Amino acid sequence: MLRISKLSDYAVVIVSNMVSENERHTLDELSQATHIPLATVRKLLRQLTLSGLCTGKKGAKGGYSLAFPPEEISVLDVLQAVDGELALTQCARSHGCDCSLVDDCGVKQSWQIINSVIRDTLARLSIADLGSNDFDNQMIRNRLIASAGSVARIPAVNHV
Amino acid sequence: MLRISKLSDYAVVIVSNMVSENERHTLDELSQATHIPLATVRKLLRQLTLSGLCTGKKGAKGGYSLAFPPEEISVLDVLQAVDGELALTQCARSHGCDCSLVDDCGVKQSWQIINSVIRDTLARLSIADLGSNDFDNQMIRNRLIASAGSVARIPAVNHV
DNA sequence: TTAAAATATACTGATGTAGTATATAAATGA
DNA sequence: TCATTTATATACTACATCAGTATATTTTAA
Repeated sequence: MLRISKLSDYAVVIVSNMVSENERHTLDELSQATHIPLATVRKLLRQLTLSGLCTGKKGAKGGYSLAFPPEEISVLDVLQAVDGELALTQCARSHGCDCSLVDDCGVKQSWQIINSVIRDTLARLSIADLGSNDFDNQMIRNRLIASAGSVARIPAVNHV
Repeated sequence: MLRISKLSDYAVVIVSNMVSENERHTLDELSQATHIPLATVRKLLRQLTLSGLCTGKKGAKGGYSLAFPPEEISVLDVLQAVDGELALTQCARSHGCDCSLVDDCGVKQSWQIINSVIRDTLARLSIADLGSNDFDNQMIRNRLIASAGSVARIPAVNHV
């Protein structure tokens, strides 16, 4: 159904709640702010930290913070931190297709291009954009358009 | 991981193999052409027929054919026939969000817009496009761009 | 009337998701 | 130095969905 997992959806919500600068956020804080169970928040923050998007500090007065300004963290970054590489089909994965169909199944190239368009749309959208109340303003919309356009102009797409 | 199901991927491959006009395709034929198991092809054709994309004729000399010219069947049509409504998150579903988070989770609107962009990208791409060897030509690429652009210009997106 | 072919339904195993529990390590402050 | 706070790490279970398969029934053409 082309659905992202609940967990990566949660992750986006959590990261959106960490945009305040220089602040450390404890798991308890984030759990209460987002209404996501503590154990789940814990699991997600671990993955976000492993992938380098967040940093954690132990002990009293510890907590998590974003490793980069929210403008530099894309929605794609968060999704891929939790769920791995974004690939609509096996054919669209960067490390190749191992599906059981014939080598040239006729739609392989198509999926790869569709995948690039979608991936770039998500890559162009930052966490800062999501937090802003004027998400639907023209500037951000234009960026999404630019995203699709740039992909379409590039013959070989080599995003990870 | 934002992956479409194998079955809907198969469905796209199968429908792509039915583009030849006025021809009826038996399940056996399609199974052999695509290397997808017969029972699976059978299941998928049932769904495609139920959703109105294909028509089946029983008996000897029977078989399946597309209900519309391939130019009028979008990739989105096929995906949704098999997997139901395309929705990245619960928040993006047309019949509302029943997630356990707070009503205004802050990213809801964002997901809805992202979802529209992706949905429209897939809606603009026809089965005929996939079959063509010049899929990556400028005309089709332009259509994908136009897709994202049109969504961004429309304030309220009300595609199903 | 026989064979071809779609239609319809039901069943099973595998996979992955979501959620939870628990133990350990590190840092702070008293 | 000790107790508390907080992250880190791992493991486990229930559940849902997906993918694949089997089988019986209906319709049509020859």
